[in-house]
Amino acid sequence: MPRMVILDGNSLANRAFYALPPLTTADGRPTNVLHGFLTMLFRLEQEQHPDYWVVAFDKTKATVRIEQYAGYKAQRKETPEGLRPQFDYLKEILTEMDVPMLELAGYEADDLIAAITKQAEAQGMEIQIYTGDKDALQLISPRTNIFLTKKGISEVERYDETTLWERYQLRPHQIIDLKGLMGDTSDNIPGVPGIGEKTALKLLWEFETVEGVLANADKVSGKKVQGNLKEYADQAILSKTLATMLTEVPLAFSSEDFVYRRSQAAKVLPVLEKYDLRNVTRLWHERHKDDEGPLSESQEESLENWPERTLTEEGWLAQIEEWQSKNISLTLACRYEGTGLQGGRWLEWGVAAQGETFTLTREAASEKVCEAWLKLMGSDQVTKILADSKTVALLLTNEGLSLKGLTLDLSLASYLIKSSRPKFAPLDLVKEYVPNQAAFVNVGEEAAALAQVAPKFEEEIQSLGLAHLLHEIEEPLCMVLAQVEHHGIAVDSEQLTVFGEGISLTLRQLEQDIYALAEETFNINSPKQLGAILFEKLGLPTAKKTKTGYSTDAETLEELRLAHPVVEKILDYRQLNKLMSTYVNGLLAQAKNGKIHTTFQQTVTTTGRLSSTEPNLQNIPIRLEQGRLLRKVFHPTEPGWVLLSADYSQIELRILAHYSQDPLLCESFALGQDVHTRTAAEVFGISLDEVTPNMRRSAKAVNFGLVYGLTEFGLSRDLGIPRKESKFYIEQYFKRYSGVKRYLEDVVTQAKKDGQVRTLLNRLRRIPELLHANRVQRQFGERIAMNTPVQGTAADIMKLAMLKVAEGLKPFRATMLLQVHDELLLQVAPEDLESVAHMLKEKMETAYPLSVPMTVECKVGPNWYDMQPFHTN
DNA sequence: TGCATCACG
DNA sequence: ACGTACGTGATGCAA
Repeated sequence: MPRMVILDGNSLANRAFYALPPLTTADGRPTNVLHGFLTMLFRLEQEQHPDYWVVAFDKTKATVRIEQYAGYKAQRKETPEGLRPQFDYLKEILTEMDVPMLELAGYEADDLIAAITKQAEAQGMEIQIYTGDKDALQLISPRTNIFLTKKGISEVERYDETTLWERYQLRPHQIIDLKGLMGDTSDNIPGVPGIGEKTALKLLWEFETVEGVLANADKVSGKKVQGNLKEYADQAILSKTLATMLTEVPLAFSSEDFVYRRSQAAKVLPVLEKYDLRNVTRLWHERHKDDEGPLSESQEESLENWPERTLTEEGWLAQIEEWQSKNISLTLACRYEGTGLQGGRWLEWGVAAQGETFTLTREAASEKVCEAWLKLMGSDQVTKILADSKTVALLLTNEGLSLKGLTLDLSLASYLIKSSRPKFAPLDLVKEYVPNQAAFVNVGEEAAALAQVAPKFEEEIQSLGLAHLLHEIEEPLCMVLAQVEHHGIAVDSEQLTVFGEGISLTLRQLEQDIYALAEETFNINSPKQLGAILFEKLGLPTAKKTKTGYSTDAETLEELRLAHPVVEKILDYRQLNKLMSTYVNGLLAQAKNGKIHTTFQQTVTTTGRLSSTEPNLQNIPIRLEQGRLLRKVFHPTEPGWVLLSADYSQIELRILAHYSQDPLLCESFALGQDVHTRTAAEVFGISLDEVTPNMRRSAKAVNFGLVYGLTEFGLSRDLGIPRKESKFYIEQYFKRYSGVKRYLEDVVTQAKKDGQVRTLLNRLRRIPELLHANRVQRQFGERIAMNTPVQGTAADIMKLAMLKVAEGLKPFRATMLLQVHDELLLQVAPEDLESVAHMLKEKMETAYPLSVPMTVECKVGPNWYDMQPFHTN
């Protein structure tokens, strides 16, 4: 049964106005009604799933009832100052939400509601009416329920015939009789003097209607009541008439006018922002969280059942031949054992093509078929759609083959559409469009499902302008990454073990020293126990706290270094313990055959960077000497070869210069100056040669902060200076670099408008935090808006460079080993070093030319520690 | 499993 | 009066 929800706009707005505290926008416009009304609206939308809905409003004060009774509503107070404008705001918002509204000059919302109800009933709908006005109870029927606001507004109480009877022992049609007798001061319906709710109910239980009561006035107990009934009989009848909701209104409408439509973020969010309705925005997101992204327009999609074809050996060979000769597009799913990386083996392929599915099982297939199939996988001519093609490529690499002809990787597509989505497995991808999809029983079914959602992903990619990024960058890159992962990097396990033994020794000594100084043994690795020792037993001053107790991080301990000798030991212990557990033991556990194979995650970060896992080779120590030594164990696989690294110099600041076109920043890079020194000179108003190392340090911190969304707090903490001083630096900076200031302001403004930001290569990040109700979250959103285009563009450029470098490496004896965000690590045969270094620098610097030059610095060495600058000719 | 901590860019 | 730099992953503890 279709469901129609009708809301009494005026009644609910009034309720909200008096029930809620006087909320306003930043510039003082009242908004409490908006909060109350919309909160309720979202809740009923979520709970009731209306098929039709409409909000009815009163229009003008000249209602038809004035003709009937001049006193009607005469005593109703003027609409209060704070409420009146909110009707306009509310209507504006409802318009943007595509919520139908109805009003008619001379009529009240009540009457419209009655009229709509009558019509909807005739059409066999179920009707729900939301109002604060008990008059509406008269409309109750088997098809119509009333939801009366309880205290507040978002709480409602449902009335049907049964509940009405339980509460008042009245039938719905008697509501008007009740009003006729007791009146209604708010509507100025007079009723009969001396008769309140109690008396009226008693009378109606006995005599049913006003007319019944009047006819039997003599039998009524109580002289005063009897007298008043006789004296005010006409007034009682009139009151009943006034309380009767009109069902005849001179307005033609059809239920199709009230069809429920899901609201659209692009229209709704700006208007909610306009009225500072952050809580409401949060609720909206909550309400619509399931239908963001590509889902919204295809909720009702379901999958077709593609028939499964079973083939004989001859059948397979013929089929493969046909796919090959006709260049049929295949959608593939794969089951495998082990990991893609470390000798994993494919077990089954699910193939979807032209409305049919096929399953190729390793066990069952003949060698001939497997051979033909794998040849097909390596054919550029047969195009393929896959989820997680990097793993598939690795599985094929394990068999000495390569994957060719990839035209769409659904995992990468999904990541570009919404980088914050946590999962990109086939089932999750299909669920984007077919929410109820259960787990796949077999690969054929999975392939068919992927084949059917693939066009929707491609469409979404096209419409978001992400096609180039996907097809020309991410997809080709994943093949490069597969090669890099498969190759791995050589580590000297013995050397690593020796390194670890040295650390162990020191660690054991530190442990003993700490126990001695603390005068007891405890688990130093437990922040809880450590906190107890330091701050309770030893009584050191507590500075910071965490959610769970005392803070004992390095920054806190650094402050306490002089307070007690144990602190320094603990700092040393922490540092070495980290090296031992994460790096020595962690890497040893990963080393196989003298090599380590990391996995580059291509669909994890929100900015477009790669990440590295199992192990993470993007965070090998370098800043502190003790840890840096660990890099000695990374060396080339081939004897005599060398490691060659190339890193972008100041890539993020250069991108900031490009975006902002700030003259000073651009000039600094154009002249090849040391950008931190130049910044110091500008901020302190001195010449370049007057800049002291300390000034440069401060300027460097400012430059770093800029990219993150500079805050006084962050800068003061980073530099260990008072807030006042960091504030001064920032002010000075923005005075000199006003172009940077303007850019950062603009990017935030634009992000608030769009709800998203983009990188130079069009990578997209949505920033829902900008609309968060919480101010801290919102400011976080602003910093994201400032940071993501910069960090993301750097990631884009690096990815582009990797593609060009990988191509450029082909003629040489050299391989790519690692990417560490702004650095590439290669190994090269010595005879090719000069050429490769030259090519590497060239490709990286020109990967995506900006309005300021890019510079790349190369280093060479026998291991990752002993790297010396290398200058190409 | 969530938190605290710390390694990197 | 708040709580704050951006992006990651691994480890160990304590529930």
